[in-house]
Amino acid sequence: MDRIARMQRIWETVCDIPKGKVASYGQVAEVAGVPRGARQVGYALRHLPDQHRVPWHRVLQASGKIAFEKATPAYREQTKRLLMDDVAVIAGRVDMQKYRWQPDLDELLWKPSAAWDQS
DNA sequence: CATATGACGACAA
DNA sequence: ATTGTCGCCATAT
Repeated sequence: MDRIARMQRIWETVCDIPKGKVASYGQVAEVAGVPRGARQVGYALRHLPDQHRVPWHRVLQASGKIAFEKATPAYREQTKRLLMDDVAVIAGRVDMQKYRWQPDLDELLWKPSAAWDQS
Protein backbone atom coordinates (compact mmCIF):
# COMPACT_ATOMS: atom_id res chain seq x y z
CA MET A 1 0.00 0.00 0.00
CA ASP A 2 1.41 3.37 -0.90
CA ARG A 3 1.60 6.51 1.13
CA ILE A 4 -1.42 8.21 -0.45
CA ALA A 5 -3.74 5.22 -0.15
CA ARG A 6 -2.79 4.81 3.48
CA MET A 7 -3.48 8.44 4.28
CA GLN A 8 -6.80 8.30 2.49
CA ARG A 9 -7.88 5.24 4.43
CA ILE A 10 -6.96 7.06 7.60
CA TRP A 11 -8.89 10.16 6.58
CA GLU A 12 -11.92 8.05 5.69
CA THR A 13 -11.80 6.32 9.02
CA VAL A 14 -11.71 9.64 10.83
CA CYS A 15 -14.71 10.73 8.79
CA ASP A 16 -16.58 7.75 10.24
CA ILE A 17 -16.24 9.02 13.79
CA PRO A 18 -19.69 10.42 14.60
CA LYS A 19 -20.27 13.77 16.19
CA GLY A 20 -20.24 13.40 19.95
CA LYS A 21 -17.68 10.60 19.90
CA VAL A 22 -13.90 10.52 19.82
CA ALA A 23 -11.14 8.03 19.05
CA SER A 24 -7.45 7.70 19.84
CA TYR A 25 -4.74 7.83 17.17
CA GLY A 26 -4.07 4.18 17.79
CA GLN A 27 -7.71 3.24 17.48
CA VAL A 28 -8.02 5.05 14.17
CA ALA A 29 -4.93 3.21 12.97
CA GLU A 30 -6.40 -0.16 13.86
CA VAL A 31 -9.75 0.51 12.23
CA ALA A 32 -8.01 1.85 9.15
CA GLY A 33 -5.98 -1.32 8.92
CA VAL A 34 -2.63 0.22 9.82
CA PRO A 35 -1.34 -1.81 12.79
CA ARG A 36 0.89 0.12 15.21
CA GLY A 37 0.29 3.14 13.04
CA ALA A 38 -0.65 5.72 15.64
CA ARG A 39 2.16 7.97 14.46
CA GLN A 40 1.08 7.52 10.87
CA VAL A 41 -2.37 8.77 11.83
CA GLY A 42 -0.75 11.86 13.27
CA TYR A 43 1.22 12.24 10.06
CA ALA A 44 -1.88 11.86 7.91
CA LEU A 45 -3.81 14.45 9.88
CA ARG A 46 -0.91 16.87 9.80
CA HIS A 47 -0.96 16.55 6.01
CA LEU A 48 -4.65 17.02 5.33
CA PRO A 49 -5.28 18.69 1.97
CA ASP A 50 -6.73 22.19 1.94
CA GLN A 51 -10.49 22.33 1.81
CA HIS A 52 -10.96 19.00 3.52
CA ARG A 53 -13.94 18.17 5.71
CA VAL A 54 -12.31 15.67 7.98
CA PRO A 55 -13.29 15.90 11.66
CA TRP A 56 -9.67 15.73 12.82
CA HIS A 57 -10.62 17.20 16.19
CA ARG A 58 -12.28 13.93 17.20
CA VAL A 59 -8.88 12.24 17.40
CA LEU A 60 -7.08 12.33 20.74
CA GLN A 61 -4.22 10.59 22.51
CA ALA A 62 -5.11 7.26 24.09
CA SER A 63 -5.12 9.00 27.45
CA GLY A 64 -7.83 11.36 26.25
CA LYS A 65 -5.50 14.33 26.12
CA ILE A 66 -5.35 16.75 23.23
CA ALA A 67 -2.10 16.17 21.38
CA PHE A 68 -1.17 19.81 20.94
CA GLU A 69 0.53 21.90 23.54
CA LYS A 70 -1.68 24.00 25.70
CA ALA A 71 -0.74 27.44 24.40
CA THR A 72 -1.19 26.73 20.69
CA PRO A 73 -3.94 27.84 18.30
CA ALA A 74 -4.51 24.24 17.29
CA TYR A 75 -5.16 23.31 20.90
CA ARG A 76 -7.79 26.00 21.25
CA GLU A 77 -9.35 25.14 17.91
CA GLN A 78 -9.67 21.49 18.81
CA THR A 79 -11.16 22.29 22.18
CA LYS A 80 -13.65 24.63 20.56
CA ARG A 81 -14.71 22.05 17.98
CA LEU A 82 -15.10 19.31 20.57
CA LEU A 83 -17.34 21.53 22.63
CA MET A 84 -19.42 22.19 19.53
CA ASP A 85 -19.77 18.42 19.29
CA ASP A 86 -21.08 18.47 22.86
CA VAL A 87 -18.00 16.63 24.06
CA ALA A 88 -16.83 17.80 27.47
CA VAL A 89 -13.22 18.93 27.60
CA ILE A 90 -11.78 19.26 31.11
CA ALA A 91 -8.23 20.54 31.49
CA GLY A 92 -7.39 19.62 27.93
CA ARG A 93 -8.75 16.12 28.10
CA VAL A 94 -11.93 14.20 27.49
CA ASP A 95 -13.31 11.16 29.27
CA MET A 96 -12.53 8.33 26.89
CA GLN A 97 -14.66 5.87 28.81
CA LYS A 98 -17.62 8.06 28.13
CA TYR A 99 -17.01 9.32 24.60
CA ARG A 100 -15.02 6.51 23.00
CA TRP A 101 -16.26 5.67 19.51
CA GLN A 102 -17.34 2.06 19.14
CA PRO A 103 -17.38 1.23 15.41
CA ASP A 104 -19.06 -2.13 15.88
CA LEU A 105 -21.95 -0.65 17.76
CA ASP A 106 -22.36 2.07 15.17
CA GLU A 107 -22.43 -0.59 12.50
CA LEU A 108 -25.41 -2.16 14.26
CA LEU A 109 -27.19 1.16 14.57
CA TRP A 110 -26.63 2.20 10.98
CA LYS A 111 -27.09 -1.15 9.30
CA PRO A 112 -29.76 -2.66 11.52
CA SER A 113 -31.35 -4.97 8.97
CA ALA A 114 -29.16 -7.94 9.77
CA ALA A 115 -29.06 -7.14 13.46
CA TRP A 116 -32.68 -7.35 14.59
CA ASP A 117 -33.97 -9.40 11.72
CA GLN A 118 -34.87 -12.05 14.24
CA SER A 119 -38.48 -12.54 13.08
C1' DC B 1 22.81 4.55 3.57
C1' DA B 2 22.65 6.99 8.51
C1' DT B 3 20.08 10.04 11.51
C1' DA B 4 16.61 12.86 13.09
C1' DT B 5 11.65 13.74 13.73
C1' DG B 6 7.06 13.45 15.19
C1' DA B 7 -0.92 15.56 16.08
C1' DC B 8 1.69 8.12 19.48
C1' DG B 9 1.49 4.50 23.20
C1' DA B 10 2.70 1.46 27.13
C1' DC B 11 4.81 1.38 31.43
C1' DA B 12 7.80 2.32 35.43
C1' DA B 13 9.07 5.40 38.95
C1' DA C 1 -1.02 13.12 38.21
C1' DT C 2 3.57 13.83 35.94
C1' DT C 3 7.65 12.70 33.75
C1' DG C 4 11.03 9.93 31.53
C1' DT C 5 12.24 5.97 28.73
C1' DC C 6 11.70 3.02 25.16
C1' DG C 7 9.41 0.84 21.22
C1' DC C 8 7.35 1.86 16.90
C1' DC C 9 7.45 3.39 11.87
C1' DA C 10 6.87 6.38 7.76
C1' DT C 11 9.16 10.62 6.20
C1' DA C 12 12.52 14.03 5.95
C1' DT C 13 17.42 15.46 5.42
